[in-house]
Amino acid sequence: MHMSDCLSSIQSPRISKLPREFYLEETLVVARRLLGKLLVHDTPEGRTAGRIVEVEAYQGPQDRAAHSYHNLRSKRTEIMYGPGGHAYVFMVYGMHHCFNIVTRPPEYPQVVLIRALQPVAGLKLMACRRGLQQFTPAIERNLANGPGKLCQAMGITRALNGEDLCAGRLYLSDDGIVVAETDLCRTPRVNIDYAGEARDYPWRFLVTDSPYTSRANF
DNA sequence: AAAATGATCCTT
DNA sequence: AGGATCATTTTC
Repeated sequence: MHMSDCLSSIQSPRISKLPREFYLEETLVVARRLLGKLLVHDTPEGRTAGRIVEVEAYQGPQDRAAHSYHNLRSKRTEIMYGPGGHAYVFMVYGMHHCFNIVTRPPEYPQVVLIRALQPVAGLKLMACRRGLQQFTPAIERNLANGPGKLCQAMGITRALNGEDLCAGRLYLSDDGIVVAETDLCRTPRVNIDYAGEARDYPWRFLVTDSPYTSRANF
């Protein structure tokens, strides 16, 4: 039996959720630890899940690339000012969603952007949501290799902004797979050329040899 | 009230 | 290299 079969057949909350404390640490620490974790979404259509292979840290007031730069507080950014372990979902370029995980205690408006997943469960549903006609192995790496694509594949929209990842049907899980220090790399973040100095901060984390990362900046 | 701007993706 | 497309933010 394959891993994907196991995950998709178990619809009860048998998969344990990462606890609140996981999300309250330093944002760069959380970002690095998120590599290898499973992102799971249980919906009426079924379960989809993917292993995180690429993330970016956004570190609040001091970070010109962050939406919370200079402590900008608005209806959109409000969720970032709450406790870690909640979803921050926003729309970019009028057509794509980005899924972020709030980190740290309240009043530290920092997040980790999830940029790419290795599909693990519900691959057919993912392909369907992505508008891909037939599912082929070749298409697997094209399901969630980018922040907008993974939101589409996982069924994540702004309706999930503010969701508690420790309580609901969208959550993170650890299935024991470890990404070793030697298996990851760091680069500057993607598409933030406007951010001055912050443009060069190495706050993007990738699983080096994963074929499921976005191909941006290579 | 109007203009500018994207933490993207897909096609040329 | 450029277009799609719109919520949010900034500027007038």
